[in-house]
Amino acid sequence: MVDAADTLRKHGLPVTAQRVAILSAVHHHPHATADEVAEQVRSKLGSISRQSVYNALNVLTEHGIIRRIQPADSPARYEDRVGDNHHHLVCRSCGRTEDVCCATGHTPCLNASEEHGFAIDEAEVIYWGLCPSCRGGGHASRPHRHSHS
Amino acid sequence: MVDAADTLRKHGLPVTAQRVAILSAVHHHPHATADEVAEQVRSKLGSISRQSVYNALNVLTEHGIIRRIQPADSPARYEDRVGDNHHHLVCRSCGRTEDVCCATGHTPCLNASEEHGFAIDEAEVIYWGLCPSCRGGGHASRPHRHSHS
DNA sequence: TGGGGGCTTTGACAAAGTCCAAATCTGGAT
DNA sequence: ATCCAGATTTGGACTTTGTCAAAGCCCCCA
Ligand SMILES: [Mn+2]
Ligand SMILES: [Mn+2]
Ligand SMILES: [Zn+2]
Ligand SMILES: [Zn+2]
Repeated sequence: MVDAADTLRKHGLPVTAQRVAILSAVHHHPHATADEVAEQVRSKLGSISRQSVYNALNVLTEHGIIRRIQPADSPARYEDRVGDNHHHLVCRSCGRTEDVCCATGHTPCLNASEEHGFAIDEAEVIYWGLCPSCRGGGHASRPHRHSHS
Repeated sequence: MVDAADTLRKHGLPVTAQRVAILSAVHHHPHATADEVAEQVRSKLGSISRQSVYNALNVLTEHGIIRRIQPADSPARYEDRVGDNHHHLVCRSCGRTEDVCCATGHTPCLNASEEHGFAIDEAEVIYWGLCPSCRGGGHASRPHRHSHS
């Protein structure tokens, strides 16, 4: 529960209002996109440039303070929860994203059956499906991204 | 081994020179991007519009004739090999993509530890690492995408 | 008080796709 | 072999998600 400014200082990063607001936004809105973060920050600071949002999200990611996930057909999403090797469950219809603790303990399947000589450092897992509201009743409550004519 | 035109007819799709060329290109260049497919097709047909490449790749994908994979920081890639639940090993540096048979048999980890009420239909796994040429010697042989200053 | 270095802002630019309307082609039926 | 309705292909504009680069700000320090 350390405060955002402290986290920045701890990593030797200059503390700015924008960074503090961005880091807090990510903390309070797990798996938010850059746009969603920008909106949150604007409601706190009044305004912020798009570039500053990307700058901060990038620098925070590079320092391991936050993590970036990039599911297919979605802009990148960011989260606070790092270093615990968890995975994600994503709704094909509305994009809702939930955390899933790694089923097989730490670094799941980190040994692929055939490694082709690669030096593997991460096994990324994404579970795809339909969330309760998107599959129930046939009437979804949020905008859909795939139509399946 | 069936021929591209037959595959199209088998699925009730009108056979066009573009589709045949695109399906063949995907068959002979596994994990190719739309652009790479377009280049291959141009070398056979002389020319093809960007939109036709996307149209065909989309319709082929919807019919399950090919599969689309979308690793982070890469345009979508397409492949012939469908219905065998295999995964991918991607080089963080050059994007080289290799097939990996599912380590845990069929539909690996298709049961996430917490399902959050979702109806899960797929567990996508991507192994990230460095391919032999990108990690060896320090001098890569193909264009890198990440710089890690 | 005068520099510097790092941030932030602006605005241009790029990559990967989609949308649309017009022109062309396919497949099935004469 | 010929026709036609419906599907496909095209070219070009447009969208989304980000990055690049130059200029302006800010704050710390001598
Ligand atoms: Mn998460
Ligand atoms: Mn494959
Ligand atoms: Zn949903
Ligand atoms: Zn490589």
